[in-house]
Amino acid sequence: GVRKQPPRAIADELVAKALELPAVERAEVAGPGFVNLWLGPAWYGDALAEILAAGDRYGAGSATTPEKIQVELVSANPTGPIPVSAARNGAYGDAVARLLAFAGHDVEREYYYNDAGTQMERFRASVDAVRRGEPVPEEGYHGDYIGELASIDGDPVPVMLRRIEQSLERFRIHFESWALQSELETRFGEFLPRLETYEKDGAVWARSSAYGDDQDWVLVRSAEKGGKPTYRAADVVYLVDKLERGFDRAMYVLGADHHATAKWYAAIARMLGYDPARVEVLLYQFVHLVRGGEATKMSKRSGDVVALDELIEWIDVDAARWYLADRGPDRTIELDVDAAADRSEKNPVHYVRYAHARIAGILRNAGDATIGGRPPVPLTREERDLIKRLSDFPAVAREAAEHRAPQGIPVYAIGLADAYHRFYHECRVLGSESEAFRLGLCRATQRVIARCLDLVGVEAPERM
RNA sequence: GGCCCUGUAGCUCAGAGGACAGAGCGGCAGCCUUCGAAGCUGCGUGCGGAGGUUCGAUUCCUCCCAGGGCCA
Repeated sequence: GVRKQPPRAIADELVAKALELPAVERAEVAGPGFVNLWLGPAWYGDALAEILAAGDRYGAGSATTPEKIQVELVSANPTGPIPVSAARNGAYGDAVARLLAFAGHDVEREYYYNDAGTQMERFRASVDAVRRGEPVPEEGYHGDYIGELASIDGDPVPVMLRRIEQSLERFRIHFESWALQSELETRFGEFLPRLETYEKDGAVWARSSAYGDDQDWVLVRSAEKGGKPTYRAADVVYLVDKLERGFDRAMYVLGADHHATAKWYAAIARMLGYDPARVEVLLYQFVHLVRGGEATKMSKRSGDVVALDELIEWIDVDAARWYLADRGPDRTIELDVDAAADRSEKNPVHYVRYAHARIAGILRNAGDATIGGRPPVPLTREERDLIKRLSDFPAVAREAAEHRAPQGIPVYAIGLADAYHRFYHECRVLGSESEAFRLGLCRATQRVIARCLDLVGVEAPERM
């Protein structure tokens, strides 16, 4: 509510109220109306006990209205190995999916294969050419993988799809389902009457500009151009398919080159009578790999590929997931491959993982000692800082999910690891008077670090 | 020409209207007879520029400059 009183007056009132709480030792008004609270051992003890009681569900379930959400991600054309740009799509989209699931939503991941259209014809033609011993057409695909596919009998597309799935599983992204453009577009005829269209130059256009888009788009090409539906026709079918399959929300994870697509999806949702708020497009900027101070090329067409599989060889899966998720999606990533490949303490992902392993070591040494107990009086500064940091986690996880901004998790995890290492340095755990309390602090920290790492697809090691 | 993204410390980046703007790396100086030193401690005249909204702007709005991208 709004109270038209000076901030300091309200702050004074809050201080008086706060002092009545048993957890509050001291309260003061500062500056223009900030209330500073000094919390006593009781507060810290209760806070830690709550965290421990929550177990690995600590911070979960922040969603006020849980939804059934589909996250469509990666969806790179199956004309070759997954390139690094799609790896960012995966790392970002999967982290968002994990955050949403952790928040309490029912999340499914889907991969949409553009397995129809010109690029796929060129892909098949390239493989066929190699099989016949002929040169690959100028417009075709030239990577080494084309030769490998040529040595396998049958349609190369299913083989390519399987390889992509394997790469993504290695990258710890698991898809519940796959959608094929070739199947969706056969149903376009049913949807055509439901759309507002017109003919121009022999082509069928969607009047998307009347529904908030910046322009109209061709749905079916003119007879001279083959008369076939465009991929935007398949978009229409696919959008309806998603919404009719029972998802409250359909999320598309798309590269920045598709920024016009957000308005297009919203427009066709409106045109078909759906709430456009159910369709959400998450855009991310590109990835520039830097190695030895030089940019690395990423052209899939030329075969000069930096594929996901290669990236994982250079830097491991943990570092790749971390570096592709720890920057805001709106920011272009300048990924220094040499720095990311560094497995020493200089690398923040290993710094955080080390904190987890260090705690695991202590807990191993603790044997079956009691974990969790009354807080010492007074607590050390490091103990208080660590508990405050742990208390931040639910809000951090909730905000990261709400803003579709997974980068908040790595940032927080570094701060938490930091607080733990300081605690470790200052406070002896095993054999100390407050051993049980401090072991509880270790256990809680270990769980939260493990959760943070899991949310961005990084493994938490017991040993390093 | 229209549209999208970005500009914060030497470098890579957090910061989603509130106090003195934070972290990692690099650099310098220290700390291991004790639970994992892949660790800890100390050292920092930085929000591209100009207006505006606000009690208050790195944050929101406008324009300009610079970089990246999409479309035509």
